[in-house]
Amino acid sequence: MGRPSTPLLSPELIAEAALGLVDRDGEFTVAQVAAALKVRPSSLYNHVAGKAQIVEAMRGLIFRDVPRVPSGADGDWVQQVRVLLRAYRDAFAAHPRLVPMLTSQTVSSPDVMRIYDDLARILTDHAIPGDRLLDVITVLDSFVIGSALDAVAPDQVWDAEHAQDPRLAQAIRAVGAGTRRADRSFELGLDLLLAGLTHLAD
Amino acid sequence: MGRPSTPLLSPELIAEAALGLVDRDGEFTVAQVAAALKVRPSSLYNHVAGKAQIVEAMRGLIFRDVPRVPSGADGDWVQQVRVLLRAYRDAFAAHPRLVPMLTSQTVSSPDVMRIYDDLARILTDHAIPGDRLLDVITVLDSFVIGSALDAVAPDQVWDAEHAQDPRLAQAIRAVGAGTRRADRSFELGLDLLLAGLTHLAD
DNA sequence: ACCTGAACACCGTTCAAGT
DNA sequence: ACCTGAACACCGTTCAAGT
Repeated sequence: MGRPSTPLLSPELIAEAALGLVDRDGEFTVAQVAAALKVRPSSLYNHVAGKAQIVEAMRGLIFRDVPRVPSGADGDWVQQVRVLLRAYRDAFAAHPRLVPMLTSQTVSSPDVMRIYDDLARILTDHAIPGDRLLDVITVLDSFVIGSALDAVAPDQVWDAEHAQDPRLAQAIRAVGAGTRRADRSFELGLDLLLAGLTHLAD
Repeated sequence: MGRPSTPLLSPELIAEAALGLVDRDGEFTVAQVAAALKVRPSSLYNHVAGKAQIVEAMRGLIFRDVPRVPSGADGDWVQQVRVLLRAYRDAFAAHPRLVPMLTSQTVSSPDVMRIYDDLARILTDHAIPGDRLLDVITVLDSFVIGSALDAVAPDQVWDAEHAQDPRLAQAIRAVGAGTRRADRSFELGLDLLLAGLTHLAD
């Protein structure tokens, strides 16, 4: 065949096709991505260096549309942090099956750094001493990522059968469906952490 | 050859061999585990159903030695929760490269349930209303798992070069080495969450 | 510059054969 | 019951050939 007059592929197209597969199947192979794009597997290597780079491109994709928080944003700083962390977490939640794939590698994607930049600005401008800044960001980041992972598990995170404590078994049975339960826990954790932060800021 | 008079393998031996590889390389293949045990790959399938089950056996391994918190334990309930969560987190931290492998599947391992059982007992006995129990456990669990993942990244979690905000770049450069930084953040998050919980318990 | 086809080394898993 | 060897379908990746 030889090369087409206009390229059939691009890193973005490849990432989008892979993300479609992950959303549907929870996994992807290079061959599946190629098939989805009506192309041979080896063609992808003209645009990405390998499978790991496709995962990184997916990371960029899901954080691309997380809105920035402008310097003169509405609300007090606690509310600004809350809005930012919700948006960060929603980006994960929109593609739950992708989340486990994003946990193995270090974050250096510019799309993620943008989020930390905004968070750092709000925190230092309003409350948090500089020598605590990165610790606070790490705490918030850990909680968001942990919550995103938690949201992956479908309806029953834990198996009531295996709980010895009857009150735990009862609580597991009583809990609502997956997404709403995860949302509720996320908001509770946010409340606890932000309340603590205002204390730290005094 | 045929079968040996006494079995060469067991699920525990297989999990231990695999854990050794994960600790050293960050990954493992069935063939590598077999080689470490001086056995052919197909032999493993007499003891475990597949690779996923080896991962589950490793989960059991690292949580096996997390101590229970007895009913009449020392200290107030906040201190008891603190000790329990530290032990839970240390179990992850002892095998950081394993952590990403444990995030893809639902938790139903009895070894993990034991930890939740103790947590549930302490929380309900002392403070937390039953209808909030599972949300609180989920928040704490999310934070511990997120923190464990954070600890995997070697020295620099984030790349100072990509930070736009100069104060964030500064904070990234100023931060200490990997493990101590992760420890400090974990303790800070624990403080924030537990302070919030005492408030919730009132 | 970019798609292709063939080839490579490796992967997890199955199963009949052997003791 | 349990180890083996051969076989299977599939995996990610490389690279010379073609336009």
